[in-house]
Amino acid sequence: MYTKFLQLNVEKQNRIINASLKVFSESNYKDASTDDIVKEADISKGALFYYFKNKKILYEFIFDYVVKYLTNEVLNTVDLNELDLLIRLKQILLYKLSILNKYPDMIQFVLRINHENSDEIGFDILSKSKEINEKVYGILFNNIDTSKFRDDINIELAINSIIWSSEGYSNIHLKEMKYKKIDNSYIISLIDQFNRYLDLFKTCFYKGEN
Amino acid sequence: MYTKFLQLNVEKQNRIINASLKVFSESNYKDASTDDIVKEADISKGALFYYFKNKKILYEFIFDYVVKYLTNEVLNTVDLNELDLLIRLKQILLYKLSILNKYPDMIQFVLRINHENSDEIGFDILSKSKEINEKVYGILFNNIDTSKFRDDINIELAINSIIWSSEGYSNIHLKEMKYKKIDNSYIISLIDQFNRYLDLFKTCFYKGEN
Amino acid sequence: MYTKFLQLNVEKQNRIINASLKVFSESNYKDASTDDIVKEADISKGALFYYFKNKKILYEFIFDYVVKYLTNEVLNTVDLNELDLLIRLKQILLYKLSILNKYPDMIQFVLRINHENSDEIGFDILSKSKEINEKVYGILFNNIDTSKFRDDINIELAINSIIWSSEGYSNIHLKEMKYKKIDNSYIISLIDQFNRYLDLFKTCFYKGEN
Amino acid sequence: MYTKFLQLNVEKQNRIINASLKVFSESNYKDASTDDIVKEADISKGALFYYFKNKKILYEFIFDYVVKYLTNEVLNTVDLNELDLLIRLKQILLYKLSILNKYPDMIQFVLRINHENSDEIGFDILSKSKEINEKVYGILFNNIDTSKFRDDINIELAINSIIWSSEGYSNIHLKEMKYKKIDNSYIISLIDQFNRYLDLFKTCFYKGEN
DNA sequence: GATGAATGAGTTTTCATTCAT
DNA sequence: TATGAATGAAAACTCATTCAT
Repeated sequence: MYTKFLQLNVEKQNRIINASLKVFSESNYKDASTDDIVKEADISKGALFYYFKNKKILYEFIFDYVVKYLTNEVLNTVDLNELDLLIRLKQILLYKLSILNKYPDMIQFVLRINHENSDEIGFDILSKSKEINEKVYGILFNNIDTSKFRDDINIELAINSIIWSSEGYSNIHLKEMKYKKIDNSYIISLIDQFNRYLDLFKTCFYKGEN
Repeated sequence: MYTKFLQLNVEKQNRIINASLKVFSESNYKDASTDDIVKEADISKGALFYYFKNKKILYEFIFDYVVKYLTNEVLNTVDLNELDLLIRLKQILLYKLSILNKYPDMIQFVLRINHENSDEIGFDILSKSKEINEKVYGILFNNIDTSKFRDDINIELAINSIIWSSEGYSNIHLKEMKYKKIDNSYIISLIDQFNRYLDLFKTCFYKGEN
Repeated sequence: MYTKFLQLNVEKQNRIINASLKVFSESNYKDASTDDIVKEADISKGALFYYFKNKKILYEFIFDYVVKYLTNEVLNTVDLNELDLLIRLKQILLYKLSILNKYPDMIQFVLRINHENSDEIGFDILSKSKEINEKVYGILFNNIDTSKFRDDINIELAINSIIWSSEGYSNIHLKEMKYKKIDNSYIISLIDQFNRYLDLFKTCFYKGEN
Repeated sequence: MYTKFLQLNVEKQNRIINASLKVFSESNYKDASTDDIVKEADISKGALFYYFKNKKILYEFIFDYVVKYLTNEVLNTVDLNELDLLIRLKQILLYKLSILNKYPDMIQFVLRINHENSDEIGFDILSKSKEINEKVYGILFNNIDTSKFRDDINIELAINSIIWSSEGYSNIHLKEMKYKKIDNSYIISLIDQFNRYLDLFKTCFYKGEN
């Protein structure tokens, strides 16, 4: 499939992956210009189409690469033996920060997927992405220790609520980070602030003794 | 600016607004075809460009129209004298449902805004939309009665948390509604379920006596 | 189908038809450049694609136009009540000369058809052209008066033989005429010479008394 | 000119000639892909352009090779001491069948020549091919025994007529053979049928006593 | 000598915008 | 005012040819 591309040295592969991620994250599939990709990757027009038969194949490769990277990284970063929801949410925040650090455009790329038109892309990207999403959420939030929650509340609703809050928080700050210089002190304050939310959740949703 | 357009009779204006909303909500700015808009609005190609100098000006008009409609409607639907956060959130849910009912494409149009490319659109749509967003959030959540919240928690964090949860809930279900037939019983169960979340928040974040 | 094109004034239609015929007769379908066609027809690039959705549709139109023109003209020029093969062959030669006069590239276009690749053209041009060919040959040579032929020969073979000879003669001279100035005296000598062949056939294949 | 190529061992030369013949006979000059040629010949892209400076030079070489082969073979297959036109025509048919047998693509290659565009090929292929054609026709039909023909006809016209008929016959059947399985019985019936034409010509064009 | 990855000019097609009527 | 035919710049993709190894 992508044999020609995979025979390239890793540095060039990465240049092309990053250029594609950048361009595909800035515009949707159809608007994303292969001209921009080759300029950004500093390769010739012909080269791109030598490595990937056409734009669709390139997009598909990038999509699969992102899926593989994200699912691999989640298993590396998140400790599934840790059953406490709040600790896990902190791990997930760190996971997102690490992605943002390594591939600044990848999260934006993922967020755009829901707005793509499957007709043009040529495979059912929405259902594929939904499927992956459900699988990942299943892994991340399936085996949560529910014994820590208060007895007088519906635990399922509480878990959803905490997850949505956590995502609300990270969405806002991850968006900001695209345009700001990210330094360590910023990250530290980000995590500090997140911890305060976790404390809130513990106080409100967990049993008193926790 | 849009003098030519505003001199048209209201019926024709509406035809053009609805056609634009439909086409701009189905595709992003650049893919949205002025051909489709004129066909949908049943006017000639030249007419569109007579009323609006170019596609950008048209988009800007539609954007402003949406902003005005949404901010007007929020003041009509949401009772700013009601200071209880949870009751207000319920009103906001009803507000969103009413928009979805009247302009099925408007919410989709709004959701697409974050993925538009400001370079193409020609004005800084993202910051404009962010600004509006902040203003609306200001109005909606500024004068919340904080006395109902537990004394042992940070109330600002609690409010954010509840808002994010509420949005998490509505995002999921509003997306679904694009593809499902919406009937009354569906709406009722949606609100019922939302009430259960509100009960949860009351139990966890409010003082015991409430 | 070609509504937009058919609404043009006849002069412009003809310019486009002639330009297409010229370019499609000089190169095969894939090599024939739409750029050359628009330059030759003196229209803009966009115009061609406004009249015809794409190159295939244009080719198909030209193909059908040629078929219609040739079959119409054959009925106008050839008298099907005249059952004598030799007289009919003379009419057919005149028919070919008239086509060459009106559409100098049309015959070349037709000859190229057998070398086209149906995959690219998108409809089975070879079988379509074969079918038309058989139909036309059927009309032209079906009701020949066989009573004039000598009794000691196979009449079917004789007819084929005369037709092939006649085509051999016209092929050679029609090809030449593409590159020479055609004037009346040339045409007259061409027909004179052809008459000498017809006399030969009469002497050799017909009964003595004819 | 083709020094580099001619230094190759014969087996490799043949692989390249056959591959080129195949590809150039399937498509016209410009569509014929050098990629396909190197794949078919199982050599590298660079090699082809090492042996032949460019595609034009390669085509010219193949063209000359075909000319040389066909003119050599005609002298081997056709007995120029046999002065009877009809016998010679039978030899020519056998000659064509033998070419078709040895190089199935060569005749197709030759037939395509008339439809090539000299501008692209870079030498005046049409006039070159016309010249060769005339030379070969000269050799084949120059020293025909005219004494066998009837006295009351123009012998030159009669000879042309017989040649055109013969070519009409073989053109039709050689085309067919591209798509049909060729077996011996088919060839025998082909020749039988041809003999019936030759008998016709003898009856009609030759003096009674022959 | 031989390889095959890389190049970039050239091709078809789209679509916002203009302008003669 | 309103029309819709006409424009042409831009985009994806191809392929003969080159050149470092």
